Amino acid sequence: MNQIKGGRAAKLTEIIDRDAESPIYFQLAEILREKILTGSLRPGEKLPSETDLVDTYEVSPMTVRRAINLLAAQDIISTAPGRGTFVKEVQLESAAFYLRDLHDLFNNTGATQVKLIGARFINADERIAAKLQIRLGERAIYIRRLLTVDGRPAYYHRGYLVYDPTRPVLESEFEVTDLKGLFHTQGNALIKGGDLNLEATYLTAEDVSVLQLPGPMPGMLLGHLFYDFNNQPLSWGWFVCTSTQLRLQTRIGFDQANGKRDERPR
Amino acid sequence: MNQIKGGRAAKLTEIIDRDAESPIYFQLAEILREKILTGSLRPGEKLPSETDLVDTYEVSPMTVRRAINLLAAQDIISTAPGRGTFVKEVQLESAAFYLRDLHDLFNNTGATQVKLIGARFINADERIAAKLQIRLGERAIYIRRLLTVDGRPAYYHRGYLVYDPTRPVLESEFEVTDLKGLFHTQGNALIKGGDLNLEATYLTAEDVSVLQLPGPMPGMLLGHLFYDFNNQPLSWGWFVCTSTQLRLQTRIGFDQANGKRDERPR
DNA sequence: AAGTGGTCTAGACCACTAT
DNA sequence: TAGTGGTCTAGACCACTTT
Repeated sequence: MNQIKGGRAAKLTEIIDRDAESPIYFQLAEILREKILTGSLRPGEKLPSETDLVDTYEVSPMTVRRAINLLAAQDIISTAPGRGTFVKEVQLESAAFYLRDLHDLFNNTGATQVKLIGARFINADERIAAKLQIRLGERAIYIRRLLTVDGRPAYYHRGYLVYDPTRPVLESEFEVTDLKGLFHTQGNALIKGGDLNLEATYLTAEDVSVLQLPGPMPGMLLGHLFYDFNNQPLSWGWFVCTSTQLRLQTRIGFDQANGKRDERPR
Repeated sequence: MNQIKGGRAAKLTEIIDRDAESPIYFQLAEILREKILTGSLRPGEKLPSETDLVDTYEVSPMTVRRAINLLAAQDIISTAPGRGTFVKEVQLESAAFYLRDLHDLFNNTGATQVKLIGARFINADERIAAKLQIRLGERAIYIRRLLTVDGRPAYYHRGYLVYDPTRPVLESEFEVTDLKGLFHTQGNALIKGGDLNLEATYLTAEDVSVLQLPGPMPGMLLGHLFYDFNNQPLSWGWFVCTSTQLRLQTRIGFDQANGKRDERPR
């Protein structure tokens, strides 16, 4: 199984091509990943030491370091100073569900539209005032949108916006009729960050009506609360949809498609 | 609220301490992050060039590079060859929900237990045979577990295991009565990877009964399908729970707590 | 032409671990 | 003591973008 004993060991893929487009550190990382996902290097086993790799592939220590860091960033190996580098075991808790997948789903079908259902001033009740950190009864904007895919209602979005006449940026909220605007968080640079939460829920009668569903059913709720750079709330809202519209998928472990060029996210 | 306007502009934190425990690249990254999350560097704005940073902080280019890469890995800046490095705008689609948070929830309260409800041989029906890639009618193991938190039923886990007498490892499945065993994917190194999916669902009558719920309600379903290094299915199963038991939360944007020591995941 | 980020070298010193 | 990973230097060359 291991080609070390097989004489003439050198695989073609194990040779660093210095004229290749992909950087050396990436080539080395791919070589090591290949050994791992073919089972040639099993979880728990120790990788060759960095000095070994320097000698074997005739690259500088820093380059080996980058390759190691790249695999470590992808959570498929772990380093232990003084002991060595080891292949990690697959861990269920390392799973992450990416909202990006949902976004890609949108963009792949260009037939997605955002319709403004309504927007009006409201006076903040206790719940809204608490969330937006404004005074009770203060003005806020209640905005409702419907996202349709291929003409069919798919996602219902409701939210409350802080009303601040001195800050006209949020006015552009009303003009958001494309997905890019929505997903780029209103397309402005005012937002410092936001808290998101995801949970299962009953769809309300309103949800069912707006989404044109045959009857009540369980659904997913994606809530969001955005802050500005003074850590003051800007908006609070949520998307609701049927469970078939928001089915998050991900993969853990060693995957052929895991190879990325850099430590950076996609 | 913000100490920027408080005069005495020179921050102590902006000086590289070469005797500090934290590495220089990390200190530099923290300095830049601080400028970003205080709003001193706004989304869309350009960071100082790498040569500028080299001169300003008197470190080598590779060290500046590491700091830049670290922030880029955290998705708060983006690099454009030939143009510069820029602060990113907050993007909703960059959100990720981590199962680790759920795992941590378990571990924080040590009062979590795994009870084996039942395990028996079954003959694979069409659905199971397809998922586990075995022949129709072939033997498989059906296993059910209940995870309790503080003595109260919280998560109901069902799954089918491929039965292979030559591979006794899966026998240890039956002995898994602690969470670590469950979350370390049966604690063995046989698993190459797995596909996970998360969706909202109705809880079945069985779910309601096992979880001792007052009546039917929506819930979350976390499905998993694990493969071995030959890409053959090992097990297929799912966790179900009420929506209150699985409420995934995350944060996007610039966050004080985002500072990590390395490009590697936690 | 000047500036930018991307890659790479060939060493060095350190803290830590195992023997 | 020898081996390991972690950090850092002071340059170099390249492809690319902007002026």
